[in-house]
Amino acid sequence: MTRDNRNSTAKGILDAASKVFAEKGFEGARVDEIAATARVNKATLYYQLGDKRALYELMITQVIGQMADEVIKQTAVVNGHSEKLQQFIETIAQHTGIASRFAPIMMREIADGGRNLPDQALQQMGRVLSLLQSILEQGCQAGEFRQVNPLITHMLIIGSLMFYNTNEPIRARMTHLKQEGLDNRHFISTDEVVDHIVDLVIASVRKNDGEQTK
Amino acid sequence: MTRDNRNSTAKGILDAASKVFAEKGFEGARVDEIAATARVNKATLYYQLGDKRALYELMITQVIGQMADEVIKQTAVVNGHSEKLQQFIETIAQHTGIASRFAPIMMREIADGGRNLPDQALQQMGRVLSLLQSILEQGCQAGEFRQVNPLITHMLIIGSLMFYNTNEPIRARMTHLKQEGLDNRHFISTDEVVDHIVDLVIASVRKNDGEQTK
Amino acid sequence: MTRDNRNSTAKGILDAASKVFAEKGFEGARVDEIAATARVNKATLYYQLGDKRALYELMITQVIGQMADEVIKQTAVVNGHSEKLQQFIETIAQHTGIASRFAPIMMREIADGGRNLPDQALQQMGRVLSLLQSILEQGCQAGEFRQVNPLITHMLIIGSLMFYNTNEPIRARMTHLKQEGLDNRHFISTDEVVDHIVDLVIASVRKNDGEQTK
Amino acid sequence: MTRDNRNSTAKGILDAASKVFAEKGFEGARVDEIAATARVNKATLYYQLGDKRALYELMITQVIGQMADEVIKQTAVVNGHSEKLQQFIETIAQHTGIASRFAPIMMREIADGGRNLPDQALQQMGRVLSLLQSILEQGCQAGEFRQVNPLITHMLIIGSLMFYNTNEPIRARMTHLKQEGLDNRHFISTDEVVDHIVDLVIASVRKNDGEQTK
DNA sequence: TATGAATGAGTGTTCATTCAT
DNA sequence: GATGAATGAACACTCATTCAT
Repeated sequence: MTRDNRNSTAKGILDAASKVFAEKGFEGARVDEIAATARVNKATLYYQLGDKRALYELMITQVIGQMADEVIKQTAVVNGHSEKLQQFIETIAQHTGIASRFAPIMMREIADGGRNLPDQALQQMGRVLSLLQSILEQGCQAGEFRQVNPLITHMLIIGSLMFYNTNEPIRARMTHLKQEGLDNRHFISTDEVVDHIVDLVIASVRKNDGEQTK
Repeated sequence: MTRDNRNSTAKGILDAASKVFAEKGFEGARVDEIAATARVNKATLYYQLGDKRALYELMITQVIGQMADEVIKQTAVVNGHSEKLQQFIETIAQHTGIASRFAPIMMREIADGGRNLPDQALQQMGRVLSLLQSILEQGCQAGEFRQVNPLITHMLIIGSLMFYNTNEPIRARMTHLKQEGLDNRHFISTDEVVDHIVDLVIASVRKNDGEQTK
Repeated sequence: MTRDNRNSTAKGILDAASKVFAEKGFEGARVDEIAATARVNKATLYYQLGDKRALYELMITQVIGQMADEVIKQTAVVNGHSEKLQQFIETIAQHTGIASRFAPIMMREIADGGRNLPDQALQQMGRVLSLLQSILEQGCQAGEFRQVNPLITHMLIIGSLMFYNTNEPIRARMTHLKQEGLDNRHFISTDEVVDHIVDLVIASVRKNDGEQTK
Repeated sequence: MTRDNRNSTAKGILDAASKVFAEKGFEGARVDEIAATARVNKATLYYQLGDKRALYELMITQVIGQMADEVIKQTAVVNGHSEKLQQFIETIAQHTGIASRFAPIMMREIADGGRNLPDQALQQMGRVLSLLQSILEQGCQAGEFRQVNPLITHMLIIGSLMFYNTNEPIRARMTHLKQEGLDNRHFISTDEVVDHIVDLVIASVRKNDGEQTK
């Protein structure tokens, strides 16, 4: 068991941790379940990565970091301000998709007031925000975008996408709950929602689209 | 202890429960803490409302129901389609405000896939959605609104507002985390955000505001 | 609610108590269940008969006393020493039958070493034992019976009958548990068992039946 | 802690469990007391053997199984049909003796209708019954015994012995309770009772001892 | 006399963490 | 590095009993 193995053991544990924490949250997750999912002994988990809180902090920093990496990488290969913005939104949409672990972890973290969120994880979030900021700034300098608040835009993008994506099981139950006056015809695909949000955000940012946003 | 007292004891427990569940989530909440907050013996809590899960289900149904009541009431006293929509958004904004218990409870519930959400609570959510649906439909029939998907609009409103409002402690920490390339000048008030969202939604729904949304 | 009613309330509670204690034992019985069975408020139960232990002691004294009364009454109306002995056994058999509450209560009490058995209940048991003693003595004086130990005879009678009668559900399960080498053909009725025990005891007590017992 | 230790820990817990369950019954036993008696932490008990019910089931299966083993072993080393029967009774007498844990556990189980008795424990009981059956059958084929019902004989043996043996503390109290007409001279030793039962059973089974039993 | 409400002291069970090997 | 065993500190829940009316 050389350095390589240590890495692979630790990686396996972190992956298991992200899976279980995503499903159950920090309080609901069981160290036993994480160890079992990673197919390692519980004591090994402690030996490799420390206690539950340390494990959680490493995991969340990694999960957010991976998303930041991906968003930065994907927007870099695209030209044009609106195109960059669209790519930004779509990459985030992918990372908040149903199978993703980011969205539920992040939502619980927000609900908790970031109680378990380490500074390192915040920094990773900062990388994404500052990417958006620079996209918006450059679009502004190019005369293509109006001056908008990047934070508010960020919240709108992440909030809507995370909300819609993780919402799915609840929407499914609502469909079965035939309620008077509730029209269930309008249930739509994730792709449509993403398109909708892309349109909405780009529209609210474009210079000549009217004065609907200040 | 008369009939009044029974009600008041149960009410007090439910109020304490919503406070603690909002702060800590279902798994993180301690029955002891709820009882202590309500200043009743733990056994009284069980006597009055049943076990932790039953208590949670009653509480969440009540919290969502209260919001539904309020939104319905507030939109009823307003005339005009856009005005109704604006009132709808603002009332929801109030109920997802920082002091509110609805937002964190709802966000964790969504992250959990609605695992602990009883049908009764879903029905209360349905009332809000069906109100929005009828506002949009009537605006549409009056020729004022375009035909839009009510669910997607609902998600956009609730998602953004809940996200932004509960976000506050994390944003505060980010402010202190002076990161390279991150501009902290743009932090803004909740009211501004609400206005922004109102503008955005109404714009995306109005008939003659361009074709930026399908 | 006069004295009559008090009696009837108390009677109902004692009856419910004997039912529940017979089913669940002292530790397994719940005061709530007794009150519910008696259709009275739990506090009424305490008001009328005292706490769980007092209730149990009253109940067991009554249950044993009723059996003693019945055995004494039934043997009194029969003539002949063997006939009295037979009547004694058969009356006890009736009181240890499946529906009876005496047998399970008594068996648990014995298993407990009589921990919860009050002196008054013991005295009721003494009445039965001393009846058997006098039957045996008179048969002895009449030259019909040999001198036998009354206590041992009593144990034999009560032990076998109680054991066989309360055994039934377990025997039923064994019938379904088809085990190699176990012959289930021989399952027989309670009446036959009672007859068998009557024969056995009377034979072991009769003077001219050989020397098989000392 | 090697494999040996694991076994010894579990053994110690099972032994403590049989002691406490014998004294207090299933409902009356406290998991804390079992753990304390076994000198292990309560969590260790759960780690090794599971919850209270699982522990009880393992314990009772073991206790009955040990008696079955012993009875089978002891009757095997004896020749002659009556001698085997006598040995059978005496071995059971030893296992239902005052210090034994089998008798009170079994009596409560019977009083409970076998509610907590697992099939495996029933199978162990079946082994004893089927041994008696084969002793009786072989004695019958040899022309030494009459055809008798093995089950009824089994009940008679176990019932009387268990009853008499566990009875002791109650008999002791009765001795002190000087009641009119109750003769306390006849209290006798366990050995005498065993002899009495041996005589009685063998007499009732022997071919040419008269027709007192069918 | 009767009762709905309240409660202190348990009671079984879980869980994160550590220890010995 | 890895692991089965062990454990202290909670934790949800129960139950006999009492109180206020």
